[in-house]
Amino acid sequence: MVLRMTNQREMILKELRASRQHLTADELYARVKKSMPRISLATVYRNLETLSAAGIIAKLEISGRQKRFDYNIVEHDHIYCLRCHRVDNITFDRELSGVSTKESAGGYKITGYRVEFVGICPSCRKKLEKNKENAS
Amino acid sequence: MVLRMTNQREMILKELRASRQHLTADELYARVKKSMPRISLATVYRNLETLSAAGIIAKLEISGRQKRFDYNIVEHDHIYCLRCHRVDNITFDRELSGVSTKESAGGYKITGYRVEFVGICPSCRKKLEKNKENAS
DNA sequence: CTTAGTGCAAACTGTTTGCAGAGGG
DNA sequence: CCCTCTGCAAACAGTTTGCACTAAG
Repeated sequence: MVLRMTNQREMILKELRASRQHLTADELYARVKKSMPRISLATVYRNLETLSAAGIIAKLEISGRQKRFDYNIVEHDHIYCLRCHRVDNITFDRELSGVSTKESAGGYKITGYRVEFVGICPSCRKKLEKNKENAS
Repeated sequence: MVLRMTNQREMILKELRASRQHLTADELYARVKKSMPRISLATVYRNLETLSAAGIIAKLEISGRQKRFDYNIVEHDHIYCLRCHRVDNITFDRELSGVSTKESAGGYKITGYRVEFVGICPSCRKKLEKNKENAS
């Protein structure tokens, strides 16, 4: 199983990295399609799967119905906009008092954890403020 | 919009509570069907939606393709078995050093966060150990 | 050349919805 | 009696897969 670097794969990777965002398969498909109109959505799905299995990108385990993919494979956490559903990176002092040392809870062997913040992103905050003004 | 307590709704709620687990719609459907063979999956979905909107149960925002529902509505976190995908409650000192006080990050207004532990549940640990013995 | 990767369409999984009829309050 | 809820089937969204063809190495 040698990994080939096809034009499609290269373009998908390039677009994901260039976006600096956490795109879904179909968002990425829309972007790649601009320069490769004949690419199929299935190819995007297959490549995202292959690339994340190879550790070149990361698959996000996160709220929402659609999977998202991350150009950044270094461990970090995410923040999720309740209004527009975009996902951004967040870095903070990743310390949970007490738990990281407790190696098992309820008989579980803990292998890791994710923290997912939820909130309102800057651009949605602006929109909400504008609405408030109009309403008053 | 008055909430009626139908037989179906009552049974769904009873089964979810009795399970002491975090079931998916179709797991719950399978259980309820035993005593109500004519119930439809759509009814289960609709009731889980209604009950969680009413705050009687909680809808989990968690990894995995299927939604899960929680009989326990008090805020707490979850641990997820990598092997069998079951979800259990976990309680710990919910303090993230520094972050809870920082009211915005990257311009986001943070409204909350969830912590999701991942690991191997007790019964899968046993199975894995058994496999190891057999392999050796 | 060999075999991983592609495009297409069709299948599949989980969830939602329109509708006519049932039954809770 | 009203109007929420039900069962059914059909629609839907996101993702995966079988197949014959293409192209990377």
